[in-house]
Amino acid sequence: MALTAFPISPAKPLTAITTIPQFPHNPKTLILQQCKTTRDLNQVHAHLIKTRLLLNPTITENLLESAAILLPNAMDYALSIFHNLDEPDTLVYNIMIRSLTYKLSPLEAFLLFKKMQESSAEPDEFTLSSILKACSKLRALREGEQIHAHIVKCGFKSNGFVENTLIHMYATCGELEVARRVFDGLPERARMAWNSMLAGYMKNKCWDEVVKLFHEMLKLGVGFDEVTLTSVLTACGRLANLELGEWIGDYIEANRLKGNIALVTSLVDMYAKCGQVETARRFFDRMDRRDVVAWSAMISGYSQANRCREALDLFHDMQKANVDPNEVTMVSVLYSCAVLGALKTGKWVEFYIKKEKLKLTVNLGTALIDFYAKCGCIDSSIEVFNRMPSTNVFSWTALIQGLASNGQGKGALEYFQLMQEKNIKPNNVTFIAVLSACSHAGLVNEGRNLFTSMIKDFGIEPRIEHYGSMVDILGRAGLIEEAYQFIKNMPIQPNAVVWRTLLASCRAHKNVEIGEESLKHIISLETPHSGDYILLSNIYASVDRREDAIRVRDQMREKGIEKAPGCSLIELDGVIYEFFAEDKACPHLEEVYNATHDMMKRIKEAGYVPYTTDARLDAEEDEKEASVSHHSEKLAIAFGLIRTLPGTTLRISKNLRVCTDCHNATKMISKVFNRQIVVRDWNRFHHFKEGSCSCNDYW
DNA sequence: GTAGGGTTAG
Repeated sequence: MALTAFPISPAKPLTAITTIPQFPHNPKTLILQQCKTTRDLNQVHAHLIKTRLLLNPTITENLLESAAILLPNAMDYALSIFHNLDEPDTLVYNIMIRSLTYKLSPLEAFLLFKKMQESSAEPDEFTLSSILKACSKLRALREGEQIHAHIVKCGFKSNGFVENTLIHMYATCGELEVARRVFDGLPERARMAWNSMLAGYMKNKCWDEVVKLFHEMLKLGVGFDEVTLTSVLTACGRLANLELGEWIGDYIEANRLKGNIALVTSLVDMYAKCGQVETARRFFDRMDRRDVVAWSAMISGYSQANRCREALDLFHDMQKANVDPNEVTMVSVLYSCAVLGALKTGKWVEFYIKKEKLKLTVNLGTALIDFYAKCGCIDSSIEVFNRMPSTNVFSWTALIQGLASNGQGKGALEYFQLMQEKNIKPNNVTFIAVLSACSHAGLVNEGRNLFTSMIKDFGIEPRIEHYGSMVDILGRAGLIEEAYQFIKNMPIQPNAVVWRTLLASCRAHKNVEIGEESLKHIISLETPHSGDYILLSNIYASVDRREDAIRVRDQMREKGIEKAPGCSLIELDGVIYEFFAEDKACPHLEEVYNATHDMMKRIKEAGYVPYTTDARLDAEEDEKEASVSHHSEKLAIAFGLIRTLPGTTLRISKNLRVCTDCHNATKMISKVFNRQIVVRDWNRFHHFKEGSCSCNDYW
C-alpha cells in the first residue's frame, strides 16, 4: 500500500500525543482513544508519515477507522486518506462502506461497493451486511435482491448478521412476506432475528403481527430483551392493548429496566395511546433522563388525548429543560395550536423551524398547512404548501380541506384538479374534503358529479361521511326533499350525524315535517345532543309555532339534557382567553361587559337589529335582547376590540355554530369598527370584513 | 469491526 502525505501545516508544533514513547507498540489504542478531534487526528497522521509507520497497513486501517467511524465530522478526511490508497483491501472497503452508509450517503456507499466488485478485494460478511443496510436506506429492492443472490451463491447465509440485515432490507422495502420467508428459513433463529422481524412488522405498521410474534416467542421460550419489549409496547399502544402493555410495564418495574430511555418512552407512549395519560405522565416524570423523543412522545400523548393546553405547557417545560425540539415534536405542537386556534404560538413555531433550519418534511409541512387553515390564515397554508420540497396525498388533502372550510370552495376544486394532474391519487379523505368544499360553496351539481366519479372512476366505496356530505350539499341548497330521499336510499344504515345534518338544513329552510322526523331518527340512534332539540325548537319558532318550540325545550329539560354552554376563545399576545355565554366569572368581568355594552350600542346606531327568535322563549323581549348580546362570541369580540390596536384582525374560535344574531352583529362590527374578524365555528370559518362574511350567509 | 428498539400529519 503506497501512501501520500496528507497536507498538514508545517508550522504547527507536534502535541504531546505524538511523542508518547510507546506509540509504535500500541498504535491502535493510542489513536482510537486519544483522537477527539480532526486536529488530533491530523497530528497523529503527520507523525505516522514522519516515522514511516503509515507503511503498516494495520495502522492505516486504524487511522481510517478513526476518521470515518469514530470522529463525528471527519468523513472528508477519511475519504482523502482512502483516495490515496493504491489497492484498498476488504477491510478498508468495509470501513468506508459502513461509514458512508451511516454518515454521508447510502448511495455513495453503493457506488463504492460497485467499485469494490471491480477490484481484487472480495466482499465478506461485513461488506454484505453493510451494503444491505445501504439498500434498505435507499429502498433499493432490486439491488438488495442481487446481493441476496450473491449471498446464497457464496454461502454467507449462515451468518447471523447477514441474515438480519436481509430480513431488515426486505421489510424496509415493503416485502414483508419475503422477509418472513427468510426468517422462517433460518436454521437457527437467534433473538436478534426475532427482533429484526418485529422491527419489520413495525415499519409496515402490522401491529397485530408484532403481538402475535411476541406470543410465539414466549411460547417457544426463545426469551426476549429490552429491544423486543420496546417494539411490542409500541404495538400495544397502536392496538390499545392495555393488558399486554401493563404486563410489560410490570416486567420493566420488576426487572429494573427503567434506565432504558427508549423502553420507558415506548411505555409512556403506550399508556398515552391507551387513554391513560396520567399514568403516562407519571412514568415520564420519573425518568431520570429525557431526550427529544421522550418529550415528543409525552407532548403527542397530550395532544392525542385532546389536552392541547397541557401539550403546549409541556412544550414550554421542554424548552426550559433545554432540550431542542425536532420535526416530530413540532408536528404535535402545531396540531395543538391548530385545535386551540393559537395563532401566535404556531407562528413562532414556523419562525423557529426556519431559524433552526428544521427540515420541512411532509409531516411537518402538512401540520403547518393544517394549523394555518384552522386559524383562518389560508394564504399562509398555500404559501407553506408551495415551499414544501415534497408533498403527498396528506398534504394535498389538508390544503383542499383548508380551502373548503375557509370558504374557498372553487379554489379547493382547482387544487383537486391540479393534484390529479400531478398524478397524486386522491383517497377517501380527499373526497370528504372536496365534497365539503362543494357544500360550503353551494356547488350542488359539482358535488353530485364528484360523488358519482369517486365510485366509478376512483373505485372508492363511499363511507358514512361521504353520504353525510352529500346530505349537507343537498340540504344547504334547500333541496330538503331530495336529501331526505337520498338518506332513505342509502345502502348503509344512516347514523345520527347524517340525520343531524338534515335537521340543520331543515332549520335553515324552515321545514317542520322533515325536521321532526330527523329528530325522531336521531333519538332512536343515540342520546341526542342539546343542539338537536334546540334546532327543532328554533324551526318551530321560525314559523311562529311558539307553543311547540317551548314544548321541545321542556322535553329536553325533562330528559335532563342541558344546553351546552357557548364558549369562545380569543388569543391575545399569546395568551388564550376563554368566554362563556352570560359569563359571570370571566377574566376582567366589568371591563368585558362595559365593552360589550358600548359595542352593541354603536352597531345599533348603525342599523343592527337584534334577532331574538332563537333566544330563550320564556323571556320578555328586552331580556331576550340582553341574553343574545351576552353570547360568548360577542364578549370575546368586545374584549378583543379594547385590547388590540385599531385595524388588528380579531380571531375567535368557538365550540358551537355561529347563531344568526351573532352573525348579523359581527358583520356590522366589522364595518363600524373597521376590523377584519375571523370566527372559527365547529366546522367552518367566517371571515368578516366591511360588513359582509365570506360564507355569503350560507352556513 | 457489524444490529435491532421509542415520538409525527389529512
